[in-house]
Amino acid sequence: MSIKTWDEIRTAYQVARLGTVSGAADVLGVHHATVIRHIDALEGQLGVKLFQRHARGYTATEAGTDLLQVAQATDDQFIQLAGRIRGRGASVTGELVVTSIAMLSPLLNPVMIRFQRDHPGLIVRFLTDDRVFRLEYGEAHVAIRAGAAPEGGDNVVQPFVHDRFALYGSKDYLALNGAPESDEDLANHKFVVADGMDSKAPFFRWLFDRVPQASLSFRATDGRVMRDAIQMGAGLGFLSSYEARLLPDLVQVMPPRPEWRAQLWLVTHVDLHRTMKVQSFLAYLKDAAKSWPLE
Amino acid sequence: MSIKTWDEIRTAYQVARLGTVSGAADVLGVHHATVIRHIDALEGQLGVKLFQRHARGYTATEAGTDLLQVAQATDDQFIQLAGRIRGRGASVTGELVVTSIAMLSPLLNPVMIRFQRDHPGLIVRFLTDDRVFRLEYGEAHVAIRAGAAPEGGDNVVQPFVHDRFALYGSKDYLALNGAPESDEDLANHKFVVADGMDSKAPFFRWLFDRVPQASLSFRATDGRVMRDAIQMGAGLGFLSSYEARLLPDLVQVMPPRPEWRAQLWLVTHVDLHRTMKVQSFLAYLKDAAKSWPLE
DNA sequence: AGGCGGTTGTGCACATACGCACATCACGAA
DNA sequence: TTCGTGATGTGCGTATGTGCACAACCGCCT
Repeated sequence: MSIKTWDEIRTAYQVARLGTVSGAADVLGVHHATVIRHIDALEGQLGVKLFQRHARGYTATEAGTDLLQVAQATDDQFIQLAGRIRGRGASVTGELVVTSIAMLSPLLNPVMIRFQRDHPGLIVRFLTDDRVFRLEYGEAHVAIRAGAAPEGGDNVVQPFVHDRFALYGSKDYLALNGAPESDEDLANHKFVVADGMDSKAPFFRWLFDRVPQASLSFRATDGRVMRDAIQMGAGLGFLSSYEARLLPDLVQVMPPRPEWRAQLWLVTHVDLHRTMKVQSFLAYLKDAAKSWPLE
Repeated sequence: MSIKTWDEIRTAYQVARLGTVSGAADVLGVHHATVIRHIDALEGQLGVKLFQRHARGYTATEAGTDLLQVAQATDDQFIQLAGRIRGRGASVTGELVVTSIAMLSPLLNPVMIRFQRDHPGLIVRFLTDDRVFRLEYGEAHVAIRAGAAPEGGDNVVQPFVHDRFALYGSKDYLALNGAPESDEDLANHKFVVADGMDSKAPFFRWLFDRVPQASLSFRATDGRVMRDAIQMGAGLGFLSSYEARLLPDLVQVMPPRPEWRAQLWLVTHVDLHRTMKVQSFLAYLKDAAKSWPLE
């Protein structure tokens, strides 16, 4: 059987170290009667006397000195541990795990790179996957989500920026099919869209209301595939105007509209939200967003 | 500032190890509400979240896994410590510290040697000094004292054997002075005695009553010095009959008398008296005493 | 010798921390 | 969907452990 409580070991440690019950009581901030009772209880559990009692104090037996050695090391370990943990909350070290959709990487990558550069020793992990990473399970520190406001869970979610979308086509496509003259003309074109009608993206819902199903000729699940398809002339498609500026051979056939905007959300788990690391990264994000040509 | 209580670390350790509050509560033998309160208190002290709470349990943050590592090592250390200490009470290892007067070493040495031989790894320390070693301060496990029954302190004292004393002289001395014919004839001889009139030894008090001070011509404080003086013919003197049998050139001029006997006492500190090591050594002593030609 | 400071040890009253019961929530299976 | 299981979280009454006051003891210094 193991030890019932670690505190009695701690008490015995102080007694062995200081040699007196009173001294140990002072250090521990308890009454000396408590110290005596702890020692008695511990000796009772172990079946061995840890100290020899006399009027000048307690002197450790062999078992007591053995405990002293072990508990001394433990005390040091715990002090260092507490220092590390307390410091960890106030400084930014270790890992910063960010999760989002891959489509946002052109926006997020510069921020993460700068954050890492300003915090040497920090490791940045940017996780993108089909499934949503669950902050509740500690899979990530901060998530940048798109769409409707994420709810539920112990997450603190705050609105971020609006990702501005416009309609693009490749030069090849436009040379063959021309550009749509008006909203009504869209029905005569082909489109690259997300697979499935359940997409919550506002520009897709806007599009689905105006063109027949047959016009949605290229459907994919991955954002990168869709982007490549648009570039290769598979059809017109919506892209973040910020992203599209970096891509060659793309022509903006319709400028951004407010109703196409996608709200981005910053979401962090409540347990991690107050840490310096997360707060600092959020500040970097918001600061970078000011110079983003999105709104 | 250090940690307030080690038990909360222990609780957090089990939670980090098992992943659930309920599991930790089972292992620790407490209610799960207690576990939650411990975690909350510890996190409050550290100012950092150790766990992320979700419906499936607690998953450790970086700080939590750090604590897990440290506390895991601590748990192992304490388990080993408890094993050592518990075993120490039931087995005989480490040191056995015996204190007595040097005069008894001919009797005690064989016992200690046999005890050490039967308990490999044990270190026997036989302390003899002018001052009495204080068992209360843990200076020795068992003391063999001579004279009046030792009292006071938290010592358990039990009567041991009677050391049988006789009067001896060297062949040289007897060739020069002859042997005393009767008790009254003692006044015509020289004696080797302990320095100071305050000796409590019964044979000395008996002698002091029968011979003039001037007869006590050689006085020493050390038993070995007295023995050597008798051997070298400085005068007659009392020796343990057991010891004298081993010495050459000594003649017993008066056989042992009951009133010369010195009571020996076995005294151990109450805190150590119940340990296997002490009990075992006491058994060796009593067993060896049966074959001593003392009574 | 005798008082003094510091120690251990103990009975009693109380506050802190515990266990209990219940509420709530999430996930999975039927 | 609905039910069931197993998890976390909380209010409340109680018991365990704590602090307090005092006693007894020892060593030291005057």
